[in-house]
Amino acid sequence: MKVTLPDGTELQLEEGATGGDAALAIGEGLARAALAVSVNGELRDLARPLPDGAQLSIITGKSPEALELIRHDTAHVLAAAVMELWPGVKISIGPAIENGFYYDFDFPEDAEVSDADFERIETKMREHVKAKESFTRQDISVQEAIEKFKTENQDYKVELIEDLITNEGAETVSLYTNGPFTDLCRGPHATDTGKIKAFKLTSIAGAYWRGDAKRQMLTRIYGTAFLSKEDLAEHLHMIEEAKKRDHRRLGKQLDLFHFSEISPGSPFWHPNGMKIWNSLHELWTEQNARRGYNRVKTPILLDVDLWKISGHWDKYRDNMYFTDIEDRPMGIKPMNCPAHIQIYKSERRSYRDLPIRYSEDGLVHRHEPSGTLHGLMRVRHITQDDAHIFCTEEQIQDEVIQCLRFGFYIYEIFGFEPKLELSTRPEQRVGDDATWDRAEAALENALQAEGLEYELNPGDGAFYGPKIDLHMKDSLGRSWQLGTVQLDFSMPERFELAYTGDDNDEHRPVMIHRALFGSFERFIGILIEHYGGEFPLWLAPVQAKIIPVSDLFNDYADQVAQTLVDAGLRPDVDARTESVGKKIREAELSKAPVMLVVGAEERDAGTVSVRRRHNAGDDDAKLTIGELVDVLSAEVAERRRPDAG
RNA sequence: GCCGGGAUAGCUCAGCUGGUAGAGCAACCGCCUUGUAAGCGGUAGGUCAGGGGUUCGAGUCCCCUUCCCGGCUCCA
Repeated sequence: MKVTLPDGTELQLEEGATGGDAALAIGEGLARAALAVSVNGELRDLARPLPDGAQLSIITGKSPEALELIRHDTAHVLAAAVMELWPGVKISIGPAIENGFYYDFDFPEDAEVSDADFERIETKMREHVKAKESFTRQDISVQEAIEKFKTENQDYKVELIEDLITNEGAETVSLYTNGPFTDLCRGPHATDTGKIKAFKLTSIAGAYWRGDAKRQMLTRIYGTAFLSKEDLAEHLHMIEEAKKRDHRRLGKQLDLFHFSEISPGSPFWHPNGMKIWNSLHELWTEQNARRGYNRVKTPILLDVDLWKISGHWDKYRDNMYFTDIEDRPMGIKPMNCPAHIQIYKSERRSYRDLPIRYSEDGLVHRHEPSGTLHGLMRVRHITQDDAHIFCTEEQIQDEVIQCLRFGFYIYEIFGFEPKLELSTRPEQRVGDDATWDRAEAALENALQAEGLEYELNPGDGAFYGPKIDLHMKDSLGRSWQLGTVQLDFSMPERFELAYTGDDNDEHRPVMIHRALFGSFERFIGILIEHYGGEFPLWLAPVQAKIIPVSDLFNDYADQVAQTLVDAGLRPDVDARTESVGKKIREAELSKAPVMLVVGAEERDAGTVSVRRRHNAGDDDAKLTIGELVDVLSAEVAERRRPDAG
């Protein structure tokens, strides 16, 4: 038989030859380094016989697939160790994931497992790795497999196999054995556990079986594995570095905001944080005005009757706060839409008025479950850069496209490259299926018209309509939704919105809900991590730290500061009786983008000595105060990115 | 909300198997008048998250509550 290698050469092999045989035929070194083999683009074990005429490539440690393979191997070794340490433990699934792997276990009732057990689990795992136990594959009938796992009391495995039968019509399944441990597994695996060169258990957490909150909570153990100890060390170091960018840590360090038990999930914004907020708010005001949005402001407390009409009472009540005002039940708004609808409804509308675009930096409150709160990323007190567009059905696509372009304009300022998701109808929803069909198609059309790549996220839409979401990752790789464009045929129906068409008949408008930052809170959280606290000049809370070399020059420093303030800039004078070295150090630690050193020389010449963040002082530019104002003002005005020089 | 882990001075953290709390930085007071990443000396600062229990004795052990951290579910 013959197989073809990646470079196009053909390799002649004996009938029934395996991937391992092929690797050996190419070279002994390759055979030693081989972990698995790619057959017609599908990863397989080295030990499996090759089909004639296959496109073959040998997977080694250098291949991009190698890490995934090794991590999956390590997950099996973890399961093997856990089963030895806790007899009677039930196993479920253990895949490789980005940056590592996990395995989910159902421990016996009385077992208390925590990260304190990692050491002994790892020790056990190391024994298996050292023993270089081979992974052997066995294909058996589904009946046999069910029988086997039933006798072993492995209910989760039985359920998995039963699902394979119903969903895929499976007749056989594969089992993999490493040492004492046999698992239901598609594979592939490396030849033996000795290929795992470095691993570490990283955390332990609860995880629902099948991701279903109504089902059993399992214990998930996370770990990571690499092909060398150096790679592992580097990975761990990178995580440490990423933690330094955590917005919760930087928020404290840079004195931007704090959280308190007094009001969980609600930031207290400090003066420094508020300066970032205000700069962002200015961008919001400016661009919304420029793009045909009219700013409005609506109440936070609204009669419960309104929430009954909108559907929030039925579908969103658990996330809302309620109160009684003089025996009248009121709800605190979790969204601004019903309030904006009141403005639309305050007078008769004509087709000539549409589209009507209202924007509001709307403060909403949502009862987010306690376990989900996460710094600024997930709060209960949310300030959305909200907008609602009322338009005709014909205007939908154009309006959605305008929203997306607006979003990309904003994200470009920060150098963000968001991931797009199209979320479709959820189980909990209002509106009939035909309406949902139209709404989903409209969004899809807009995305395709703009040639944008997106991921489909079925069932994740809002209860009133499908949506396009813009996602960004935080410093530790967690993805957060920022912007959103949501289509809504339902609210207009429920509130009986109307406009008079050119036919003099009443028509129903369509609503588009959109936010681009998403919320000021989350957006600033992402910004802090994105910049690692080193904000570009236009966002920096303190733009220029003025450092008099001794307190003899405090007056001149104040004079410089006043000139900058008059020009709309944000300086701060460090007038303490401290050494220049100390003041520079602290200015650097505060991540101020500009430091201005002033002494006798500068005072006499009417200049400042300009040090940029991270730049040693030797090549400081000497600028007159006027020049300084021009330079800084220009940089702020164009919202220059730090990487733009 | 669920599973696991945490909470010690303003901040970052130490405090072994129970014997009554400590460092650095910050703050305050002096001296130094300082030229590009920490000048020197001193002083003060804690209901060890809150509540209950075990014990002669609890920061340390047990229980409850709150909040935080890591995940899961859910979400901007």
